[in-house]
Amino acid sequence: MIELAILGLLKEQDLHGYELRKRLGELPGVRATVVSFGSLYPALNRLERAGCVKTVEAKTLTGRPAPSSGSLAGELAAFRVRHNLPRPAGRSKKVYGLTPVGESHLVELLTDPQPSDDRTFALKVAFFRHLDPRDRLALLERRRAEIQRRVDETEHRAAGRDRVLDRYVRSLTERDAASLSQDLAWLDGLIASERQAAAPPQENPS
Amino acid sequence: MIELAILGLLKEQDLHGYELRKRLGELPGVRATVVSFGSLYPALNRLERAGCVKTVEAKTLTGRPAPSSGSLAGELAAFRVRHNLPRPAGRSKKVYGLTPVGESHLVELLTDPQPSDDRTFALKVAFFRHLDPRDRLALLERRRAEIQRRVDETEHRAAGRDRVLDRYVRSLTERDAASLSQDLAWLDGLIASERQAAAPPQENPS
DNA sequence: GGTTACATGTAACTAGTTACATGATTAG
DNA sequence: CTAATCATGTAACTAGTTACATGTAACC
Repeated sequence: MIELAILGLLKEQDLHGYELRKRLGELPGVRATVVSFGSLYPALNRLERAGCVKTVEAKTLTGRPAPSSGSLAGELAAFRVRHNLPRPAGRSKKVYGLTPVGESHLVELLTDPQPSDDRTFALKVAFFRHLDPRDRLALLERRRAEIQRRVDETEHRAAGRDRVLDRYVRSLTERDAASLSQDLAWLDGLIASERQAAAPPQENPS
Repeated sequence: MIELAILGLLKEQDLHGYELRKRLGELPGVRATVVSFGSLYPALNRLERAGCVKTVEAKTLTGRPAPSSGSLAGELAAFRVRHNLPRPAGRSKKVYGLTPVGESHLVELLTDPQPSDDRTFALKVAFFRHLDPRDRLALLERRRAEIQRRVDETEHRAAGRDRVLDRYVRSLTERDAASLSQDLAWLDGLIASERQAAAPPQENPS
């Protein structure tokens, strides 16, 4: 999960750990995607040892490091520089970038055929632009089959039901079914638009 | 999570580990609630040491143990007994039951005010019948506030958005919002019916 | 000059998983 | 007699968490 998140975010832009975490928190993934620093920093070190990421620069905080993250830090630092204020060799900010190994690992993670959990799936979709339409379609269809399997399972259970269900369990079951069918509809929408994109140079072949 | 599941299921009926797992898998909890034996059995032993559950009987498989779980095992075992077939001291099936300590621990877990994750929340609702309407209402309202907080957060992010969003991230965000508002509506339904149940002896107090 | 936000990291812990080991019972 | 299912358990691993430790920079 966390490695996919890191690689996917770095693919777009070089970032340091702290900023990475902030971006991750902004990604919409079925209910909250933030991770703790206690898992983020070790993951970055792991990925560096594995050759997937490398330190691009280890600037002090005054070096205009993170490209406009919406915070004002960069602007204020620039002001400081223009006025020749002291830059007291601050603690370094480690900015990471994706290596070629990291790029191919990202694609591996994104195209890995085994079913992802909800969070990982949401992350994969968030990084869809790094995949070609064929792979996007494959992932969406695997997901659709998985969700459909859950629906069938629930229906099968409902059919073989002998005893009366508790009112609250019934309510949960209905909510589950509603959420599942909403998800199915969402997937169908994405699949349809992917199909359109995957087969665009089709003239009418009559 | 797993301890709540065990206590909640045992509250209704004495069960052994294997059957417990099957029942757990039948509970509707936001996407799949099955647990592995590798976490179930140690959890049962933990709960036994803590005095929350105790072994009710350690029958061999032929003793008509689990009360009609939908399987045919019981019937066939009974047939065996009627015909005086050998009962070769089989490996024991440990049937667990809830102790008073376990009952009060279950209530503690169910009324614990700190926000539950999705799975745990679903489990709590599944065991709602063991709670009085006041506690049910409290849990539902805390949950509603939590979901509303997520909605607000998303909207706040959308408002302060300066750069254009990726098409797929946008789609994820919309799906998230749809799922959140569906959940909110579901909660409102439950809350309304709980309110009605909590204040029934109200004559028109004009 | 103190509080808040930025920034990186480690150690201990949590809550589960998979893979393995073992054996009984049922069904064909 | 053999395969599938029932049944209980352990050991090693996974993927995260919280709490702690440390220090810088910005804000008022």
